[in-house]
Amino acid sequence: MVNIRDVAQEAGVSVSTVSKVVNKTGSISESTRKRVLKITERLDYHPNAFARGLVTHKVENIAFMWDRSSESPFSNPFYSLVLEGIEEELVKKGYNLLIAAHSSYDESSILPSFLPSRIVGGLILAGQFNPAFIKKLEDAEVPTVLVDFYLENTQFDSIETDNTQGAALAIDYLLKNGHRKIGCLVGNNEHPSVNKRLETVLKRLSNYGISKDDIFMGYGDVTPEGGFEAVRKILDFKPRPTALVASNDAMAIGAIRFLRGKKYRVPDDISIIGFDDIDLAQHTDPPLTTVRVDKVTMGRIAAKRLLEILKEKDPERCRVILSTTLIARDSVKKVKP
Amino acid sequence: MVNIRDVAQEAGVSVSTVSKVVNKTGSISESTRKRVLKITERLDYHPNAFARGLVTHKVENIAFMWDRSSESPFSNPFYSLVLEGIEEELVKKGYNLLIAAHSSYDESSILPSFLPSRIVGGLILAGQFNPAFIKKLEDAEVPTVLVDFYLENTQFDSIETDNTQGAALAIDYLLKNGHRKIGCLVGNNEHPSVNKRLETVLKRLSNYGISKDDIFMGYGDVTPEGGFEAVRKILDFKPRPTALVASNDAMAIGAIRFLRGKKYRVPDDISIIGFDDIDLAQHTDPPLTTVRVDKVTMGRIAAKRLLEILKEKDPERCRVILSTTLIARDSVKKVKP
DNA sequence: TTCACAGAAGAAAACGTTTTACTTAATGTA
DNA sequence: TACATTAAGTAAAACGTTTTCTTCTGTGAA
Repeated sequence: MVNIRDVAQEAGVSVSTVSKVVNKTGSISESTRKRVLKITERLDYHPNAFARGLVTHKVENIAFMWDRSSESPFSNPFYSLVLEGIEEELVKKGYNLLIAAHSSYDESSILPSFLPSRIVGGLILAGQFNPAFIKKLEDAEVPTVLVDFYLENTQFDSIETDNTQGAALAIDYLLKNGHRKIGCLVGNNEHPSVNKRLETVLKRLSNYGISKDDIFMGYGDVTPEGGFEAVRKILDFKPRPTALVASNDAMAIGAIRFLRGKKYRVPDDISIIGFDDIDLAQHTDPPLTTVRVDKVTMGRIAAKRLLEILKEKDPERCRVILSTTLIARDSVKKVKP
Repeated sequence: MVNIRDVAQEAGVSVSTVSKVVNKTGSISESTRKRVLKITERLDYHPNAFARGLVTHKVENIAFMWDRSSESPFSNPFYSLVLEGIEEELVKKGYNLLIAAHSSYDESSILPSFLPSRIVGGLILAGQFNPAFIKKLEDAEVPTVLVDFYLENTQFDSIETDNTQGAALAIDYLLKNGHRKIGCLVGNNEHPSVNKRLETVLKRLSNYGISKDDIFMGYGDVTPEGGFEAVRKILDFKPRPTALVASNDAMAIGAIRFLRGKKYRVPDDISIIGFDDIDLAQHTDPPLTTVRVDKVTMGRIAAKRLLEILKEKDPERCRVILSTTLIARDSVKKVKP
C-alpha cells in the first residue's frame, strides 16, 4: 500500500508538503500543489485513517445506539427511518456510521468498547436510556445527541417530537368530526412521548368540556399486540366510545386488527387515530388517519447537530422540537355529536 | 486519557510488559500479570485503537452495504433481519458494524472512503451489485462475503437461499392442495433469486404434467405495488387460476390487497403463496402462507464466515446454501383438482 | 544597501501502540 | 563445575500521519 512517503519521494518534496497539500493547510505554491495532487491520484494514495487519527485525535465515525426496550431498530418502523436520515446526513459530510445494536450497554453502566478505544467521535441515542448509562457518557464527555427522547437534567442536546402539538391535532380532529366519547389506547411505557401525548389528550378533552365519564382508558404495550389488548378492555365499556386515540400507530394497527376480528367496521362503527405515521399506516384497511412525525428529518437534524457540536469548542445545549402534521386517511368518520 | 505508559509506570514495569499482559502474548509471570491487570482496571486503561491498528494492520470494523436498487435496508423487511443477524454475531466477537447505506458506491467503481483509509477490515454485501464494483473490491483484495446474492465468476464467498428447494416446496404444496391452474406473480428484477424461483416453478409444474395453458404469468416490481400490477394482468385470463405463486412476500401482499379491493376472497376464490416470510406476512388478512427464509441466520452465518476469512491466510472460496421451510398459514385453500 | 517580512518548503518530534531482538537470572544437564 | 536452556522482562524500532519549528529565498520598504 502506498503511503505518504512514496508520494513525497515521487513528487520530489518532503512528507510535510504532501500532508499540507492533502489537508489543504499551510501555504503551498500552486505548481507543487498541482504536481503532488496529480501524483496522489496516479499512485492512488489514501491517507491511513489510523495514523491520522492517532495524531489528530479526530475521528470521522459516529455511532448510533438505541434502547434495549424496543426491537431491533432495523425492523422498527420508527427508528429505521430516523436511521435513514442520520445515514444520509453523515455520508454527505464524509462521516461513517456505526451501529451499536447490542442491548447490554444500557443495562450496565459499561461503555461500549468503541468509545474508550476512541474509534468513535460522537453518539446518537434513540429512545429511552438508563440514566446511569447517560451519566457515564457525560462523565466520559462523549459528544452525544438524543433523538426522540428527552432527559430532565442532562447536558446533551435532543431532537424531539412536539407531542403536545401532535396530540392536540389528533383530539381537535376527532372533535371536529363530532366525536364526544373518546377511548384512549395508552402505552405501558415510561417513554416521555407516551406520557406527554396522554397528558395532552386528557387536558384538551377537559378543556373542550368532555366529561370524565366519556373518556375511556385501555392499557397495553406500544405494539400491535398491546393495541389489541387495550381496545379489548375499552369495548367492555357502555356506552362504547365512537373514536379511539392511540399512543402510536403500532397500537392503532393492533386495535384495527382486533376490531376487524370482532366484526366491528372501522370507521363506520368506531373511528381510530394513530400517532407517528409509520409506513404501514397507509396500508391498513382502512388506511389509518394519524399524526405524522417526520422521522427522516429527525435523524437528519440529529446528525447535523452532532457534527456541529463536534466542531464547536464549547457548544450551547439545545433542544429541537419538531412539529407534526395530521394525515387524514380513512379511519376517522364524521358523526353527529 | 491514560495510556500504556502511565500503566507501565504505575506498575513499575516496561511498556512492552503491559502490552503483553493486555494482549495475552509473550510470557509473563502470574504475579506481574495480576498486578498490571489490576492497574489497568484502576486507571481505566483502554488501548487506543488507532495506535494499535497502525501497527497491527488489523481492524475490528466490518461494513455492511446493500445494492442501490432496493429501499434502505433499515426499512427493508428482508435485509433488516439479515442485518440483525450480522450485528449479533459481530458484537459477540467484539467487532464493530459500519453501515454504508449510500447508494452511489455501486454506480461508479469508486470504493467507499472507509476502505482505502483502512478503517474497515471486511465487507458484507447484500443484494445485487454492479460487477464493476465487485471487480474493484477484488482488485483491492477486500475480504468480502455476499449475502442473498451470487455472482458467477467471483472469488467471494456467498450465503444464499436455496431457491430451488424453496420454490419446489411452494409448488408441491399448491399441487397437494389440488391446484392445477397456477398464476405466477413474477418480479421484474435481475436478482438471481427471482430467476431461480421462476425457473424452478415452471420446471416443477411441467414435471407434474401441468400444461402450459394452465400457467399464467403476470409481471411487476418485487414490491406490493408490483404484486398489485401483476395480479391484475393475471385476472384477465380465462379460466382464472385457482392459486398464485409470488416471487416474494411483498408481491403477494400487494396481490392480496388488489384482490380484496376487487372483492375476491382469499383463499376462497383464489389461493396465494409467497416467499421469504417477512414479518408482515403473519399480519395480512388472511395470514400469508409462504416459504420461510431464515434471514437472521443468513446474516449470522455471513458474519461468522467473514471473520473466519479474516483469520485464515489463504481461505477457500465457499458458497453456503440455506434451506427454506414452508409456513402454512391461511392463504391457501384445498380445492378439488 | 540593508532590513523586515512573507511565502514556500523541509526536518523532526509526537501520537500510542506492537513486536523483534536482546539481556538477565534461574534451572537443569552432562 | 561448566554449559545449555528456558522464563521473564526490557529497549528500541516501526507503523503513517500531522504539526511545530526552522530555514531559505525573494521582494518591497526605509
